[in-house]
Amino acid sequence: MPSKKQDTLFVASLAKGLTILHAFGQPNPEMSLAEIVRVTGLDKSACQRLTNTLFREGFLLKDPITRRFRPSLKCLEMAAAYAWADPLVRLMMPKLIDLGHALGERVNAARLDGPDIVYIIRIPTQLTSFGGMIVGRRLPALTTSAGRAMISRLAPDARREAIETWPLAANTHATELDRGRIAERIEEAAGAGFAVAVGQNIINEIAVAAPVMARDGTPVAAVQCSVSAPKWTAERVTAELAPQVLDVANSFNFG
Amino acid sequence: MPSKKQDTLFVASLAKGLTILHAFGQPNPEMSLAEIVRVTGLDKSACQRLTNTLFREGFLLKDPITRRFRPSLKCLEMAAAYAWADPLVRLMMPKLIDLGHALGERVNAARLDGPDIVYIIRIPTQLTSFGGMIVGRRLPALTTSAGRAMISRLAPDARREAIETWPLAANTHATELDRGRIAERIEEAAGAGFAVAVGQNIINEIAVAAPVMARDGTPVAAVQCSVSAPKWTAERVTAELAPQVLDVANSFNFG
DNA sequence: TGCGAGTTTATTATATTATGATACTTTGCA
DNA sequence: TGCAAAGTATCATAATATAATAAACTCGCA
Repeated sequence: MPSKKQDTLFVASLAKGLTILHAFGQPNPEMSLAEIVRVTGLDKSACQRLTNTLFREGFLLKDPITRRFRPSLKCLEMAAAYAWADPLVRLMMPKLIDLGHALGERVNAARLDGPDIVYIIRIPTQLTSFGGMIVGRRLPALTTSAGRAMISRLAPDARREAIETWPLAANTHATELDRGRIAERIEEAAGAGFAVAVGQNIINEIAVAAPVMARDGTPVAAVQCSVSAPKWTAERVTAELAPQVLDVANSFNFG
Repeated sequence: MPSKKQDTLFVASLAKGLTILHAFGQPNPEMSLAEIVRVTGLDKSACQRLTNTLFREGFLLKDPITRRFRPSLKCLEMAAAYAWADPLVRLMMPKLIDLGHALGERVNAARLDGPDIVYIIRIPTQLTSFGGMIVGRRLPALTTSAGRAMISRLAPDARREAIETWPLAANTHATELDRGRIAERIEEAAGAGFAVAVGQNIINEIAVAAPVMARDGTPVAAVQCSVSAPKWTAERVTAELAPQVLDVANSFNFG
């Protein structure tokens, strides 16, 4: 985010303030003023003013002793705002709850947003890791079953571009970072209708995902199910879980 | 939010932009420019510029044909940022999942934020209404079991002030709007250690909630369980559900 | 206990930036 | 077809945010 195009309809202060808000998250759940300056690359004085404004407006909390900031409940409220506005959340939620109970395993829904996926629904089980319970989590699409399931249904050129240019990040020692290999996996998914990924984001996790298609042939979301490796194998997942995940994904007609 | 105090450390544009973002939600999941002007009371040109900025930064989506705006996945991401930063979410999540499975009913956790509560965890069941599944939902504390459970543990003067001044809003024909009556309910909760509310926010809903206390004696959250009225009665809820909810709430030591 | 690096707060003059009135264009409805 | 309402664009003006500087803290370590 270097210098923004000079446009009279663009309010730079707002953009910077949002940059600060958006800097909070996975690697930086809470930050001091100095850290915010480092992470965002913004001017120190600007951070001071913007941070103060975010605090006064109740979007950031400030620990009175450590002086560190963290997102407030007002930020969490934006999740509710999103949920009310996205018709897919409403549509998918009941069936995913059913699926979660039927399978007894963690079930999720994700949407594609640029080169990554964002989880919009999560039905956890007792054995879910904390990161696996969080709605709004963003992961690179190429290294997730949900992402691959959706990419496999993109138009050929869009698919190629995704495979060749979208970012990769290793979350696990087993994360596949070879684009050729990923291309194969996506081909498999295109053929089978669902994607299976082993240990890409959480160790010992096996995930199956199937795309939810809009009437115009675009993938709009994915239904995904995660299980643990010692208990399951990729083969059993393919044989037992994939059909049910596929069924649910296909049951939505959206558009 | 009329004219803000003239402070050199306050960036008005950012505050206005946040006002716009925050205007989205339950009654207005998506809005046109004109609606935003109406709802926020901001100047039309300002809305135009700020909205454009929010759009360009990816916090708002714009339907190309209806020209209406709605919150994007980037907004949902802020919810994830909150979850990473709030230690209570991490602490409570596993036990609430267990409790939800054990009871077979919908279980929630809420925090107090000013005069209302915000749900931070929701474990739904098949029969949950959509509003009952949404994390980040905000409701007036006085008309919820979770709110009453927490208020019942406030210091006497804070409790009195809450009962007398915090806002009330009818969500149901049965919502109690009489502050005297609410004071009684909170007294009961103070004695029993948990609060039971019938049909306050959803028709035919019975809710039990118990406060989670910090070591310093402050209520920091509430564990809550909702069930449906024809299937349950307030008496059975008190006898069968309340003890388990209380147990879980008491099992957290925080602070 | 006291020194000093590293942070957080406070203060200013300056010009960049947001402002809001106005006019123009499109849309949707009768 | 035409009108009203909504969205888009433009622009001079002054208010507003800027970033440099200085003051007041913290906290670790000797």
